[in-house]
Amino acid sequence: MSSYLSARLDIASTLDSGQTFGWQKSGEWYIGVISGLPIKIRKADIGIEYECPEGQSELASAELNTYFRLSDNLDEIYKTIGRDKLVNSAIESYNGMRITYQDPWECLMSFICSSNSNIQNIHKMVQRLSRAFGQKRFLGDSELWALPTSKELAAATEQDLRDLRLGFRAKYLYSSAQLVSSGDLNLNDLRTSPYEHAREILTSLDGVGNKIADCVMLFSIGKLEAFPIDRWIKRCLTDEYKLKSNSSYELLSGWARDYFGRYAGYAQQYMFHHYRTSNRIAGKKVAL
DNA sequence: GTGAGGCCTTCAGC
DNA sequence: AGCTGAAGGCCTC
Repeated sequence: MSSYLSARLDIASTLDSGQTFGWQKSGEWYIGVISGLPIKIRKADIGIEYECPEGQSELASAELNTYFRLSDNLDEIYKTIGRDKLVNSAIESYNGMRITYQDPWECLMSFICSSNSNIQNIHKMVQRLSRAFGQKRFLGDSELWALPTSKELAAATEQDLRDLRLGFRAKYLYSSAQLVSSGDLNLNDLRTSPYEHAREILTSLDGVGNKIADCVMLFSIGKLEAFPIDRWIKRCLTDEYKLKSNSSYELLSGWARDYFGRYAGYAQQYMFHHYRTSNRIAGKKVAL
């Protein structure tokens, strides 16, 4: 049975812009698991259409509202970050793209996998992890797997993770799974910590540097000022904003927070998706 | 503090 | 077919 949610949400750009790696596409539907609840969504005339297990419609609606941060005021955000032609053009192209509010462990797991990889491959790694250690769910005639919890993944050995073709990331994911599942690190607590403190905790994890920490903080901890800088964003900052290419991560992200303000993370996501998509379409090959 | 090299695996391009 | 380079980085030296 279908339900509808009136919301300003561009599902495609939100879920295809490298924030999440657990959703599966089936035709125009996106299928995933939020807080253990299997759910599928697609674009509707006004807002979105969704399906979920019977009797869970209201719960699903609340979960979607949280996951896609639908309470964020996009007009205010656009006004704040819309400092120049580049960002405004990205906003125009992807109006309705949201920053997600994922489960912090799922987000950390995904971005540990992202290291020196590409979006397509990250999806596959997360999918293999889910099938091997996550719980199977059903929704209508589709079956899907939730991402493994830290406890579920803690049962895996480092070799298990290597066998899932995670490569050098296996060691990092293994140690984080142990730390989080044991309760020695409570990622959810970071949601009430200041940005700087959360950054220190996250970068203390093996295999987590500034970039991955910023991704986790932006996409799951609720730090909208986090401004992850990967090779694309760095190219954008040096080519379009004329910042020096030998600038440190610290300097570049500090500049971005000053320039874009407290919603710098939104600016980053629009820039990233826009810059990457337009370069891909143009077929440009650029070495950083 | 800063920089070069190596790393697992996959995939596109030649 | 086999090779090369790159992919939303990070660690070691």
